[in-house]
Amino acid sequence: MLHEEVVSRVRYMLMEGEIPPGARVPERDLCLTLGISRTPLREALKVLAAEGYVVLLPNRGARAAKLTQKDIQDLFEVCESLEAAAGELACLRIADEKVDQISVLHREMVKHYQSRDLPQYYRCNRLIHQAIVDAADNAVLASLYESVTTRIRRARFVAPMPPSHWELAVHEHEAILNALQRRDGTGLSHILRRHLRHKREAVERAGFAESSQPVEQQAKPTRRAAAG
Amino acid sequence: MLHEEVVSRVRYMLMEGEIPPGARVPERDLCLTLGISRTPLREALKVLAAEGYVVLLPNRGARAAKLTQKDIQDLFEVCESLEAAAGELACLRIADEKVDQISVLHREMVKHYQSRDLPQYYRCNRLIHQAIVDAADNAVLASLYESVTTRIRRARFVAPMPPSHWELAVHEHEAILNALQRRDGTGLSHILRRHLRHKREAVERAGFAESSQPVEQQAKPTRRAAAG
DNA sequence: TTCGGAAAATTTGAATGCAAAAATGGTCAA
DNA sequence: TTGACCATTTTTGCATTCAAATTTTCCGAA
Repeated sequence: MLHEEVVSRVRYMLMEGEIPPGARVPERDLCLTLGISRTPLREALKVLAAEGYVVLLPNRGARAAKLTQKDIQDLFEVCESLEAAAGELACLRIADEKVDQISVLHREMVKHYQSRDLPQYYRCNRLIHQAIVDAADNAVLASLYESVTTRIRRARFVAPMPPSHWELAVHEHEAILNALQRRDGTGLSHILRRHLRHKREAVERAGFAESSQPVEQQAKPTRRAAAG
Repeated sequence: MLHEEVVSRVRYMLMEGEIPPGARVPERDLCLTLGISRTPLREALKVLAAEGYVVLLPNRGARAAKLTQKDIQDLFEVCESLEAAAGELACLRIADEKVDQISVLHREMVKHYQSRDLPQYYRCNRLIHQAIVDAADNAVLASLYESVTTRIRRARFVAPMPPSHWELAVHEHEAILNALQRRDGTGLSHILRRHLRHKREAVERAGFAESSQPVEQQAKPTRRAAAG
């Protein structure tokens, strides 16, 4: 019970950048912070290593995994295939009520777009994509999708969405909903692919801008200047 | 170092059915068998749980995950998408030498088919599919593919391959190699999908035959052999 | 000063110990 | 005979402990 909690909390810390990519994950400090002993923390770190959030160096502890541009590219490529697959399967299996629910979410999202409420827009956006994946009714797919999108989200670029891209995204979502209503699996998968590719292009533009100031916090020679 | 070793060994035991699906994984016994203490074993079990090989019940230990027919279906569906994606990406990125290597593997595989050497045929088969995934040059994709195929392999049905299916598989592999040589990503992904769907149908037929004798061995002590 | 090396301190990996929860077994009553 | 209840045993989850490896610090020599 505790161990699951620890995995969630540390994963969250990694996601939020509280532990920056490349930084060491000091067992002792985290134990104090979380108020637990090393055993459950170490178990959690092993799990997070299996999930790809940290890398374990033998006898040298854990480091928060770094997300290179290539890593992000890889994640997006896989995410694209997973979403496309979800779209196809969803069209085979989704119930009318579920489509209606997504339709409601869609209209809500458009409203947030019109009022330029980005956080709420993102919320609906995620719920829609998640609903499509859920409608695919495939636990493995859902699990991998969760893992991949979470890792992508970790590379959170706070770049504002360009208006033209936002408008395009909304248009694509119209097409997504339409294909879903028509149960056009092939069409839906194509739209989802294009949609994600556009998002990826936007993220990559933001990412390149961001990468000018690397957050290297790993092997810095911290010379304590006679502090005691 | 020890912990990695333990993960591998226990995963192997689960793969091989030494610990049958649904059976309890007794910490103490495994510690004695492996000659280690509970700490590294427990860490390994957490990792295997994250990988989907075991399920952890709070205060009730670990059980080897059961593979239902639905689980296998889910795994095959995802595997299909991953292979298709790998095929598309591989055609974009693969070097000529790599294609030649796969071509060599292919011819070797055909020879094993002609001499009806099933184990060697399977070996080449796997190497070819693995080579295509590697050629996609996507670490995330490779990792997920590894995970999914390993889990599928766990549901090993020792059913002999029907000659007609075997012949079809070889023909499909001709087409796979051909598409790869032509760098026809779309074509390759379609062939890979069809190829895997055929395999899945074969496995499902074998699976249904097998499922007549349920392998429920969960609340029983794991008595091996004594096959006289 | 700067470099090299050895001792001290910190940190990691694994074993053991301890309290709590669950499984087991046995007794008694209906 | 069956079923319920309680004590015993086993197992699990986490904390603590111990040895080994690594990092840091200190000191002397070039």
